[in-house]
Amino acid sequence: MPPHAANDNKAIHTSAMPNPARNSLRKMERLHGKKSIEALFRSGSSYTASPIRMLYIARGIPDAGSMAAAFSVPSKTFKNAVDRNLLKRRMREAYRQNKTTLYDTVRKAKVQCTAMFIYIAKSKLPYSEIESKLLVTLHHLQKRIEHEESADSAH
RNA sequence: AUGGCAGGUCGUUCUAUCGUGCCGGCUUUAUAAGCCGGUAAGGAAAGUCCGGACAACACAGAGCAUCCCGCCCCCGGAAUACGGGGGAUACCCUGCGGUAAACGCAAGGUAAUGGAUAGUGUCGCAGAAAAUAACCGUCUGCCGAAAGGCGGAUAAGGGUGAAAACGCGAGUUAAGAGCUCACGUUCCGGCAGGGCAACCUGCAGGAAGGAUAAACCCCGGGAGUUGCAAGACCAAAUAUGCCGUGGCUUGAGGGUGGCUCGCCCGAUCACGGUGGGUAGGUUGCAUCAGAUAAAUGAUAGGAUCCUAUUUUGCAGCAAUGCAGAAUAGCCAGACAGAAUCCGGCUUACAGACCUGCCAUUUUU
RNA sequence: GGCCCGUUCGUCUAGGGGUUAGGACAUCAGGUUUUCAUCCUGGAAACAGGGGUUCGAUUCCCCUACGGGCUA
Repeated sequence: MPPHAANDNKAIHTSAMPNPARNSLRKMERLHGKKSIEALFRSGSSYTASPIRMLYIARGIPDAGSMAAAFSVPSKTFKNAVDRNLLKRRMREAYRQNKTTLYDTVRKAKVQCTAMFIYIAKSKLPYSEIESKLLVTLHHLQKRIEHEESADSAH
């Protein structure tokens, strides 16, 4: 019996925000559906940190905040499906390991946030480099959400 | 033993921590969360080159067109696909036979291997001529003193070409020629024999015909069309709207995606103008994978394999080989990720192992 | 995912068994002009890769690579 399993039952869950104590990345935390992704491409803001470009939309909602993310690698630069899968898995893992603080701010600000991470480099990079650059984009997103929240509260 | 070629088989693994999809069970506030258990990508999952299952249209019918295939037998297979084994035929190469040539025999290799006497087309350049052959040459008639000119016959020789009108010898002849004959070659139909068959052998007779069908074509065989984005269900929306012209059971139009017929539905019609709405999900989708912006992973450490370097021991004059250890090698380091499923083909591939053949070296 | 089509000078294209692989724009050289542009003359420059059929392949057949289209 692992020791961490004992305190899990006490945590409060919402449907959109699973247990934040665990660094899991469930199916419902992933962005899916043609409409929402098309909306992201049409009217999303973008931020680029060398190998990763982030598209995001943050919209305030009255209920508790929600977060959904998607990961993409263009097939034009990586012809083989194996390479695309590898890079998507690395990005997803980096997001999974470092999402906790972002989730806290989202829940506090009560925004519905969707984000997509696109790998734009031409060569395969190791996990550590992808993780550090993905962290930069996450910090940016976090700052933007906090800024919107303070602007809303000032009103 | 080493190297090369061909074919075949295989194509990592363990531990810890944190995680993912699906299925089952339990608990709670029960399509959610947590826990437990099970399960989870290849030999090509790839290319989409074939075939089948399955689905819709008549449980898919006829004709034309179009497309594909093409030696025989046996085994596997749903199969006229494909694979394996054996054989037939043609060609290539080596050796032997043949004075030489055509050709025959033996070993090996290759073949999308029905038909070129059913017809049509094409065969550039060169060459006289590329399929009703006369440039030089040979023989010969007439004219002429001669040089030569105008004719005729002739496919033996020359040169050109990828290919030149069956091969070779003899006879005949003015000169020659399958014109005739011997030995051969190929083809045609007939008879006899052998073989399950493709086909082979023999006999007598006839013929001598260039190549090309992955040119049109003819013969034989096969294919109905479209494809899981098929199709089914739920939800949402609903306008068969309005105006003009034509049509309305004596059949417009559609199903029907090459055309005609047939079959089915049958006024939900056609053309022009005008003007709105919807387009989300489930299933199809599993028999020990069943995802859907698409799960099967990340990090850390180890083992084994391989490569390189260093080093120790043994063998050897040496080159070097064998055995062991250490270190290093952008993640076991190659090709590569299920998408309805199955069978075949093709292509990509680090390394290991097995089988066969060839070459070299050493020992007996 | 499925079904199709294409690849020819630097670019856009013609050619569908025997060609000196043609044309336009671009480019280079020369001429015209005081100079530049225009114009004239000339040159260089290509059949995606591999195999097969054929005497001969850019063309016909097969495989591979790359590019593009249609399909709810």
